Amino acid sequence: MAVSLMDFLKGLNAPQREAVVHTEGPLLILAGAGSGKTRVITHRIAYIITELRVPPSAILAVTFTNKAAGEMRERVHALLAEAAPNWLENSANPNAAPNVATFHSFCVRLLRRDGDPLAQIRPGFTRRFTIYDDDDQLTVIKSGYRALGFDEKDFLQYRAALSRISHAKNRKQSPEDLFRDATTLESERLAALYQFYEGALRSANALDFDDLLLETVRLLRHDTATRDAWNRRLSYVLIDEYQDTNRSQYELMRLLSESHQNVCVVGDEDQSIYSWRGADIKNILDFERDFPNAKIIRLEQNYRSTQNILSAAGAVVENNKARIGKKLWTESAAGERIGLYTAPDGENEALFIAHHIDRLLSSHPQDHVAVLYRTNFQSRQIEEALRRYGRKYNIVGGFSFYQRAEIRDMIAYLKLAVSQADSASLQRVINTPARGIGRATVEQIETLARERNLSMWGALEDAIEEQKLAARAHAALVSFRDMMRKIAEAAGTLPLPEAIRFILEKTGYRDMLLQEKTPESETRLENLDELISAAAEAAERGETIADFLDHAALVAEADAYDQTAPVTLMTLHNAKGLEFPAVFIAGMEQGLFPHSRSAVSPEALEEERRLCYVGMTRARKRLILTWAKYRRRFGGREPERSMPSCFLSEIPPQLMVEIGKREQPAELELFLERHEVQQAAKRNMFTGKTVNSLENIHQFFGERGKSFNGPKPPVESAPVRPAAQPSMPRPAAPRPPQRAARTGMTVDHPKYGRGTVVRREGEGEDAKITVNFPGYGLKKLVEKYAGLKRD
DNA sequence: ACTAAACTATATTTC
DNA sequence: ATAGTTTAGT
Repeated sequence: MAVSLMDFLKGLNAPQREAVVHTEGPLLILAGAGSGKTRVITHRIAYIITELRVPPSAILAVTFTNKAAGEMRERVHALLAEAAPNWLENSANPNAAPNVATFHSFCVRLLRRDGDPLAQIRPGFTRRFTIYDDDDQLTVIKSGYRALGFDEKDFLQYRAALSRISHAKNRKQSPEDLFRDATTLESERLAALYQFYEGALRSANALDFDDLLLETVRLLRHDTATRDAWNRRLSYVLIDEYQDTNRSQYELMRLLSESHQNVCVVGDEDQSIYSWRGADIKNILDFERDFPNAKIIRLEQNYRSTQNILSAAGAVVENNKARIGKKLWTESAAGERIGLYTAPDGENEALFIAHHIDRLLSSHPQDHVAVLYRTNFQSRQIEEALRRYGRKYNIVGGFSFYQRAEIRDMIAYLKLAVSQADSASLQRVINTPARGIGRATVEQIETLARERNLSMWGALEDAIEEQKLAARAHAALVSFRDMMRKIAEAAGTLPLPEAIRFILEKTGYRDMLLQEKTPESETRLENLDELISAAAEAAERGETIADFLDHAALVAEADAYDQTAPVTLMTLHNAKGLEFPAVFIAGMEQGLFPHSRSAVSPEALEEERRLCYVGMTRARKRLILTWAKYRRRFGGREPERSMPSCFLSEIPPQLMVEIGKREQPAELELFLERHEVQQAAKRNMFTGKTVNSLENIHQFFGERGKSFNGPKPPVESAPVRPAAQPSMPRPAAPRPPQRAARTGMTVDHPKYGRGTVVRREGEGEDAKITVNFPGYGLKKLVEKYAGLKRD
């Protein structure tokens, strides 16, 4: 007989153990940061499976990201393998994995499988619905503005309008409700736009992210049979990050646990950071009221951070009113004090961080460091600084591959091929590459679609049949229509990668890029090759085009993050649930963090404070906070004066130490070096952008292997590049004139190492060359300043 | 009528 | 810095 799981439970502390074995009835686990929450959840799942003999498929665990879901699945499996190998072997079900999903992926799966009855209350709905992501939503909003004659200048900005509509939807207000309550011109317009938006989604048989949840809830309410089936199917429901659930997620939880009430929610009210997305902190604050027989367990022992970090973070969040209140404690030593660095400006701040990381990783090469910031734009300077130090970094969010035009274009072609009603995708690809269908023509089709209540594809077909357009436009439309028909056929018959290849050829997309012959176009081609190979892998795993598209829509930024990278840059929001030995939080300034938009209400400020708490508690051993006295907003404008973040003054001074002060001899060196780095950097300044991120793409698609309910295929993390060269960039000495570098030549750059020249522009002194450096991507360099050596 | 090149306004956080 | 928009050119 194998080691019993009960033995494993001995490794847990008393409340943790209690949380594992209290399986029946509603349970709220208030899990402070670093209190071993994931351990509890995984043990609990394993316990239910082995001790209560519940089939894994009867357990649903909902996590916040796909990555967290994958990890959880993996850890449960490892636990079972160790604690109950016999169970695993004897299990009749080879898919011995519980359902672990995000709310969104769970809903997609439910709707694709059992969604038919939804058609009764959502006319036109079929299980082959399309998912409209952020970009598609904006396309619809823009069409709405055109159709209704609105202008961003005298009405809401697109994004603001979208968020207002989303809020109305989540409050279950219909466009008619909004009309009825409209008192101002703006609210009337919003109602009209909302009506247009809903109409557009329905006629495209599309669901946006809100709909995935809302419509699942509506389906379960409406159709008793489906609801009963799911209540029978699932006997235990577990929800992680409960503090960030919104209304419809709450309702979904209740509907799914209606008959058994075995619902376990895990959360921490101090880490609720998504109210702007509709998360309702009341869900966790009112759990006791919602479930009068609920058991509440507090996990208050922190196993992650040092005493100093914990005390400092606790002191900050204590200023909040909206909390249940708990006191985290730790057995860890006090540890280092929290570092505070005051930079003269943003560039210096970034260089300080890079320098510090460089030193840290030189002495502790195994450590992982995170740099956290409030807004994505802050990443640029830090990235640049890290590159100057030759440190590799991983960046989560901001510009990731699925925002890349070429990937989005291909996805849009596929979506349109699968569902011709998908008008947002049609608008994206109708003239990409340019094929003589300009704005005027598109608008005419849009109008026709509106008049006849058709999708744009339907309107396009009508326009052709009825010869509604001038000869030139007509011909262009005919050839687009015929091409799309062939593509749709190909998508229906060819294997996924072949279908993508077919699209690339048939649309002339590949030719367009081949003709461009710029470094950018070459990178795009490479990205597309990578997409094809990712598609091939997906096809091998048995994914259909529809599966592939679902994943593309549902996989989030945080899912593509590589944990093995030594340095990770991300927003504070993305850092939720992660931990690092060393953490930097940059931009601790009034107006930036807390963000100026939070000044509107005390509640908003409290959320910023929770965000600060989340950030600080990511750190295990070392936490360094930085701010800049002057910061430049936008391109080249003059820097603006800033004030230190109010959160800094909430940290007890005795827990902090200022670093970078002149009296510390070690830091003198920093300033000298900094000056050196700046000089070197100025000489090495490159224009142009980094466009190479093949690794990101690969990684992103690697994630998709984790199917919802199946065994997890081995996932290789993307290769981490060889250890960074520890060199500081030397100030470039004046160089003897060199013979010009030609295309194809291999050159050696003092910082980026060896690379291949891919392009040369201009003559003589001013010649600019573009070089592809493996690991850094394409760099545009002024040859005479670049300090290149030829091999 | 469409495309490419100049111009200008701009950046919370994201499933 | 860059995405989105206007304008001039084919």
